[in-house]
Amino acid sequence: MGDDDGVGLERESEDVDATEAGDVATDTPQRKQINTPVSNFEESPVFNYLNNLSPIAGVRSVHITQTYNSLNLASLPSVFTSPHVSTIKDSKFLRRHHLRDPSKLEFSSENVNKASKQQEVAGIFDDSSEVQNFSPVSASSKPPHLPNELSRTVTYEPVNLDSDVALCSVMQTKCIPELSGSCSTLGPSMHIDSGICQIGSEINIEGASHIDEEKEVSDCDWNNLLSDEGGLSIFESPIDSKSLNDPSQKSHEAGMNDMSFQHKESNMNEIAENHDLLVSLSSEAGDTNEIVDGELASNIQRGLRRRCLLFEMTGSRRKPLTDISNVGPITLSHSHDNILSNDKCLVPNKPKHDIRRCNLSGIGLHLNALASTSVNHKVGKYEELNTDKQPLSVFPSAVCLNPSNRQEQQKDSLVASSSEMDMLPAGEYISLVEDAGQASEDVLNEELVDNSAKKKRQKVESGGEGESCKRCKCKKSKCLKLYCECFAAGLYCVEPCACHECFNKPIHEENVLAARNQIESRNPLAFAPKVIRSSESMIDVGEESGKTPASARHKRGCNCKKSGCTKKYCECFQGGVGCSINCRCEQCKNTFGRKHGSSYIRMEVELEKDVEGEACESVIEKNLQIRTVQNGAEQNTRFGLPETPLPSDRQLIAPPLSSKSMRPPRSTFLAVESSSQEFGKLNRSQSKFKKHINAQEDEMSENLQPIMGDVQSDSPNSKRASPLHGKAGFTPGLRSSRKLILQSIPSFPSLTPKH
DNA sequence: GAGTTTGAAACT
DNA sequence: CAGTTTCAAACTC
Repeated sequence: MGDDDGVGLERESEDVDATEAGDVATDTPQRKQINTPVSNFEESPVFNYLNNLSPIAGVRSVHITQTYNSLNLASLPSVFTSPHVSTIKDSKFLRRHHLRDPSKLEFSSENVNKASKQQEVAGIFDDSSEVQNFSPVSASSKPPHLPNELSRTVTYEPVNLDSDVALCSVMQTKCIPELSGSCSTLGPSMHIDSGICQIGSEINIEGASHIDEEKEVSDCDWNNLLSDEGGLSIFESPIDSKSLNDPSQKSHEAGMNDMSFQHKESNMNEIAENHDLLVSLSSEAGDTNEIVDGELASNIQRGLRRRCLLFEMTGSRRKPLTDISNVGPITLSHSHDNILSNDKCLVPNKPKHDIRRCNLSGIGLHLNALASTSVNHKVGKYEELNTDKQPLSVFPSAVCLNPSNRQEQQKDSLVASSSEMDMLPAGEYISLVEDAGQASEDVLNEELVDNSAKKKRQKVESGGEGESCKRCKCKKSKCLKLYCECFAAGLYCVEPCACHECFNKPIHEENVLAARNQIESRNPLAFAPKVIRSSESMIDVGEESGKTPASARHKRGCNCKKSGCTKKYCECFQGGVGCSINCRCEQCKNTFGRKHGSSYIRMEVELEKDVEGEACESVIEKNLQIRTVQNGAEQNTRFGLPETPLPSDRQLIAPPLSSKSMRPPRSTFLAVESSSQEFGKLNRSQSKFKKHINAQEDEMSENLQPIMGDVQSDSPNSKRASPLHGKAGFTPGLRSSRKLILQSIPSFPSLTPKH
């Protein structure tokens, strides 16, 4: 516990420092401890070690502000498997309840000192780390750009009733008369202080609790938003958002009631008065815009959220986030992402960070992702990715996933979520993540802003809505087992589902969490993405040839005997990836890549050989180097991607809700790797030669895992690699940690504190 | 829409 | 850990 808490604190402190020059850093004694050392602290072996170990650390190093600490926290547990994680998850869900608590509302309503806030928060949340996270946010008004996640944290802190009211009004206007009633409850949670994203995030949180209500509403919200181009545009461009500030415009574009806008404005004003953040926001029109967007987003998110169970896989992206934060539009996109994530994520929300995050989560395909990823689905192109980045695009998809088109839907939605990550097609996530993380974040952001609206609209109109949403037909599992696609995907079942005695609903949140925990206890990776798209090759190859590159693989591999891996019975095929060594399929005819493909087999075998023994390290280092080079930023490597990928993403799943942080890290980790690789390779032409190279790299990465202690595939023909379960000690997080070690840390520092 | 097939998930 | 059962999606008719 102590370690986790310490980490969380550190993170926060770092974040704060990065964003706000440490204004908040010294609010609490805990922080002080951490803060003082901040720079020194980072240098300390312990700090390095922590960073390496978990996505969380990575997040810190990156730009904290953007990353969602709470989420990250979840990831931390991965390293320290333990009750903590579970507690965290619980806390997340519980949070909502707490927020609802009237007493808290009172508290929130008042302008409370940071310290007081922290204290209360701490009281609310068992996890000190979370508290810390919150405190920083609250203490320092975070820049408008703060990641949604942050915003979330903020929400817990003092809440402006006004803001809440505004939101409620908005909600009501949008279609949720029901919400109005719930608004009061929501109110407390909602906090404008944080600024833009926060609102949305907060909403998300509650949204989970109110999912039932939201379901009905969500449709309306989405419809309104989507149908109303203006609304979309708002999200897309900051300018639009500004216009939103103007009540008339807002109502017009958003299609919302004037009342709601007025409330928003009033809320904004109050917030500004009350909070430093507001000041910063007011200074920048973009901020205001963001706020407005946040509100809208929140509304939207609600609708989406209903289905989000949790998967926040996303960690947070450090740089990207920061960068994004800078860009107004980006922030908006983040909010969107959040929204998306919210929609389907069971867990509270994924970080609102960037789309990237969502992407990150997406990198690894969750179970859902697999389901979603269809054969048809081709690896997203960069362009597509960009589009995905756009919040809007995400929304639509998020709104409903077509069973048939799950892949695409997931792409969009997942991008947003996560978590989720989770559902997105690997290619897209990766690309997104990489894009964001790397060099052209700004450019991307701009592009996103400009193009996102159009693309989103197109997607929305063309795609997602028309098709039916993902739905299950469970009869005996009560939708609390992985048999249920919704549950497996981290989504709550919705009306379209034909399930019987469904417990996978917000109302049964506890049951859902318990089920998840149980499953996770059995298999930490149960909710992690099954398909890992490591290479960029997929994108190129996928587009041109329609075949998945070697890099994309099903983590465990399939066990098909009769389908020849040519039908959706095969998870590999369903995920749009070729079979790999890990597969134990018979008569494999997977069109995306046969298990016995000569190239694959040879490569893997060689790699394994190399891996064994000392060579392994060299290989790993090579991989790392490659990754780093491709990524261009150490951050990615450090975090394992997470930043981009990993931390935040994986989070996709675990961090947020899952009791076991273990999972998230893993998935994220994997995702990260892939993303990094892909990133470098994106523009490469797909030649066989390249494919081989990619395959090698992929395999190398895979091989590395075993070395690292990863369970995955021990041997080519060996049984499917057991996910991570068995090796709790070596979770994805560990992998990442090791990687980090290689890169930044020569040796593995001892976990035990120095004496 | 009902029934069958299939393979993952869950159980023993 | 291996084998069996259960389950629900995917598929066929």
